[in-house]
Amino acid sequence: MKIGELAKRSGLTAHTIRYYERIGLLPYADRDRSSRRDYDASILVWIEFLGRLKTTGMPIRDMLLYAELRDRGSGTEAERRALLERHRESVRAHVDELNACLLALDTKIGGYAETEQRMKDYDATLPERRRKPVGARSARTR
Amino acid sequence: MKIGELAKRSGLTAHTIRYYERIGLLPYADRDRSSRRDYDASILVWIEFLGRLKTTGMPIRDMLLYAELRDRGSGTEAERRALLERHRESVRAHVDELNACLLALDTKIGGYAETEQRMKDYDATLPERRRKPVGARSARTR
DNA sequence: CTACGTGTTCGAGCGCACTCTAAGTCAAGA
DNA sequence: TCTTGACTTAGAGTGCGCTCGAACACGTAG
Repeated sequence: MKIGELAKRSGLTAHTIRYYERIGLLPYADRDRSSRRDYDASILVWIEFLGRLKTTGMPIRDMLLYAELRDRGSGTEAERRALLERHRESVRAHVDELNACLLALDTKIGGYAETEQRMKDYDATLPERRRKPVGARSARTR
Repeated sequence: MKIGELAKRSGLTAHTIRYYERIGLLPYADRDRSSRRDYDASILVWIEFLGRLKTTGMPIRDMLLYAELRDRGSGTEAERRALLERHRESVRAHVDELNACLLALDTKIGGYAETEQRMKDYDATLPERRRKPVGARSARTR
């Protein structure tokens, strides 16, 4: 599989695939006689895994750490597992936070929903907004 | 309340507060005789609201849009509500996605957990990783 | 033979959201 | 009076994760 095909299948762009290889997120790919990358379908498994780490907010530097542990092979399983478990905890915490925000958002939206008559502008309970006075450079003489 | 105090109470830095004012996320604050910002406690309500939008992944440009609608006052409630509702949907979708990733992560971690004997290296099922051969600039003569 | 499409490398550029620096101002306490 | 420290401004710099451009190399179809 050439890079264009892999791009299509993985959802990454060819640019991004090369970038990932450059930084070490993807292994250095085999090249054909004319130096073109030729991929085995199994690379998709790894890319999908990286995608999940990315979706869940793991920074590239941590994915890199995981990739390096994997490169070192056996003897690093405990560390890899620990890394994943720490990440899982942070994702769970984030999901909790998002759910709390969703509740608050429901309340806020509920405020807008309340009888258009009785509550013309729910936001009026928040402070009045002012703009920067143009021209006048504040009270200072400068 | 001076900017230092607001920074402490809001969790933002004074730098960030000034930056938010500059871009229009925070209203232009009243200044005392010596041009220093003097805040009313009510600003905290707005900052907390912005914090929730930020936590849930809303880009600043959208918060700005909301802030501008609020500035325009009544007549914009429907649009503000719609903006929030669209955002709520995207947050819900993201939470679903995160939960799906959490399931996959559980499976992955479960793989590491499986009897250390039978599965020395679960990752061995993934493609072998290679490194870029140093020196040798591929087969090409250049 | 030539044109085209797809690939290659290196390195610069971008959008986002801050984060920090420099140089100056001011009020209050020793 | 002097010093300290919290503030002011405009503007430059940072870190992240891509994203793009330029110039060149192949292989195949017409």
